[in-house]
Amino acid sequence: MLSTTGLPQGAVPKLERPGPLRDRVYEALLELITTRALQPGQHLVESELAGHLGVSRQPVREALQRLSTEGWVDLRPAQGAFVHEPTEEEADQLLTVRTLLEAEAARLAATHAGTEAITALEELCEEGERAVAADDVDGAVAMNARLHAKVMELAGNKVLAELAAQVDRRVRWYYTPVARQRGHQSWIEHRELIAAIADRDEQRATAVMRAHTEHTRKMYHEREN
Amino acid sequence: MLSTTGLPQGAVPKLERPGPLRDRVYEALLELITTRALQPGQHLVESELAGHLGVSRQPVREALQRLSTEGWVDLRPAQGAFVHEPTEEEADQLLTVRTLLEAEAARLAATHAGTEAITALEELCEEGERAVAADDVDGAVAMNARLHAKVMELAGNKVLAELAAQVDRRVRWYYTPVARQRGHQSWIEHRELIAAIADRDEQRATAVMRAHTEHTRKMYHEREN
DNA sequence: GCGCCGTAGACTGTAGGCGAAAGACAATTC
DNA sequence: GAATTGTCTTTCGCCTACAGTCTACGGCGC
Repeated sequence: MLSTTGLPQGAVPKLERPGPLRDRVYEALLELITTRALQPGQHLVESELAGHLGVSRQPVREALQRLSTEGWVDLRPAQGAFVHEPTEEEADQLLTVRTLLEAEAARLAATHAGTEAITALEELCEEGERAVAADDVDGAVAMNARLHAKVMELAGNKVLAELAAQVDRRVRWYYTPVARQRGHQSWIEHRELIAAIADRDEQRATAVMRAHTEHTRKMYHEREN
Repeated sequence: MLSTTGLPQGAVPKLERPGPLRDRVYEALLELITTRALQPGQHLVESELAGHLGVSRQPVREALQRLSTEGWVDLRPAQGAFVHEPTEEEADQLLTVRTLLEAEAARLAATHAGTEAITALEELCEEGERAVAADDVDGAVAMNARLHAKVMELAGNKVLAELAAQVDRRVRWYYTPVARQRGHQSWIEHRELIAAIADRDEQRATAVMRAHTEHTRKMYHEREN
């Protein structure tokens, strides 16, 4: 399986090909939805979006189709696509599921993690703490996402990872105002989590992660009062 | 909100409307895949399917799109759709996730279930046992699915239910040869589960359901030897 | 004989168009 | 004046057509 060209394997930029149009439309729409440029309940007219993005209706339709199966838009027959309107109940259920998935990921990570993986986690944690100390909210949020993603990767379960990724994005969409406020305490909990994983302590890793994600739910409900 | 026509409210058959074509194509293809009429790895040519189903390529494309996001087919760019080939690793991961989701459903069901719900569960269980006693394998499998669906319904978490439904169908696809053999023991475990739910015992319900789904995994691995 | 290149076929990706259903609004009737 | 009905516009669902890309095979040079 060796290349005969002598070129290093990864160095070739792969001849940047702008993948299928539908995927780019999908990402564009997802961006517009998560940033609230398209508001919940809004009617998404295919021809309008197509014109706005400079493509035909077909790729737009396929992107909407996918967004529908992932729960971002509701596709009412013969009426079109509407940005999904999250309810309190659904948000709560989503958090329940996220807690479940993340806790399992922590447990699996505790069973599989090697030493080099743990140092990687600690580096991510440090970087996140630096961002918090520097009041870099966006950076802290980004590092938080990367840390959780790393834990999920260590769990080594792709099915779990895929589900968690979807649930996570939707949770972040619902809770954007909240998530940005949880700065300091969050990273203390991250430290505990890493320690538990390093100790190969499944029980504790699960418990810590469960408590960690449940805190987000509490924050949300407190905000309502 | 009374009708002035004098027609009985529910008796009108609602004018059977054959929903969107893409949905029917989706279900047709899903049926073909789960029944192995379309084998794993097989190249699905859009025009072929379209001609075979008597529709144009468009609904077929949209159905394939959806099947792709749900993990039934792989969509390689500029090459088309291929029926997903399940690997040992993936099957195992899928089972892990299913165990997780079902166990959580059992826990939630134990916290919410009312008395009438429990009698409903027991009726389903009885019917399943009758099917087993009568060597009605298809009937037993169907009742098994309905029982699990009922537990999921009692959990009252729609997000969880949707994820579990998807995972479940794929598990059933991977394990069809196995699932059909687990007849008798399975229903004993169901009885235990219902008892735990009736006692509002979250811990026990979770543990029983976990053991129950894990048995399927064991059966699978034993089969390989 | 072996390997490379070019060409042809097949299939996907995208665009545009037509018929039909749903909602809005105005005209009409009681 | 209120309800109903007819019409009209908007938008979707599906089909057809065309362009781009990948694969396979046969010819050509070494």
